[in-house]
Amino acid sequence: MTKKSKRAETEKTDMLDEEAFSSICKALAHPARIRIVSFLKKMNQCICGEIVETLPLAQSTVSQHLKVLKNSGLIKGEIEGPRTCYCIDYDMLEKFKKMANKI
Amino acid sequence: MTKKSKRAETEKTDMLDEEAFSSICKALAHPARIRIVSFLKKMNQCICGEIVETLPLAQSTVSQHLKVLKNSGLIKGEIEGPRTCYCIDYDMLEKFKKMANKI
DNA sequence: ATCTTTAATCGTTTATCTACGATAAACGAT
DNA sequence: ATCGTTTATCGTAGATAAACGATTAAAGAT
Repeated sequence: MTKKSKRAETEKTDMLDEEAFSSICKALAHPARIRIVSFLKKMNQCICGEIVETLPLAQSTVSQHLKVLKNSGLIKGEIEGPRTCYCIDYDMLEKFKKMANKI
Repeated sequence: MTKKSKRAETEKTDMLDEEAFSSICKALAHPARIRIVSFLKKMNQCICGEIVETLPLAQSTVSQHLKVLKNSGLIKGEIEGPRTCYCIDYDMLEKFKKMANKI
């Protein structure tokens, strides 16, 4: 490895990827989505309907929020017949925390 | 202190305030604002014009981003004659990190 | 008093977000 | 094959965000 590429490596690990970090922040930039993440953490995993019950929002709205969280990579959703079972993606959550601590 | 209020206290410290956390996330939900915060951290403090120079954005746009960050409490701005000197509010930044680690 | 510099605000356009009801899709059960 | 349940998507309305140029405000310099 050249000196230059080594420094580039170091910079890469030290540096915060603004796009990556801001995009996760954006996914968390709504109280309902924070509540969803907290609830999923507490429940370990659960289906959409259970999440809908805990929020004062229409099912379609909750589904949209879940989509935003899923697109950010913070949660995963697995289709099980007519239901979808959601859970936290802890890898991504840890990545977020690491980036948050770097800022 | 009653048992109940003690538990309320504990819950309060353990619990994440969704509104507070999501509102800071919202302030950080744009790459330009992440870059501003990073730059301010590196520079310790600097005037608006220096920040404008580092970004590919119009002065008015940068000013708007600074306003968002200031409203979130993450940065402070002090007027010094015709200039404004900005710096990080480390209390708020630490608060954010604490909240991020709780999620 | 006028000029210059610096930063905030205004006004506008375009894009994105939030919320909802309605509808569609998927699938198990009957 | 039809029904009921569950969730995603569509369509829409209103609100908020992002970007810019133009203008205003503040204050030091001439």
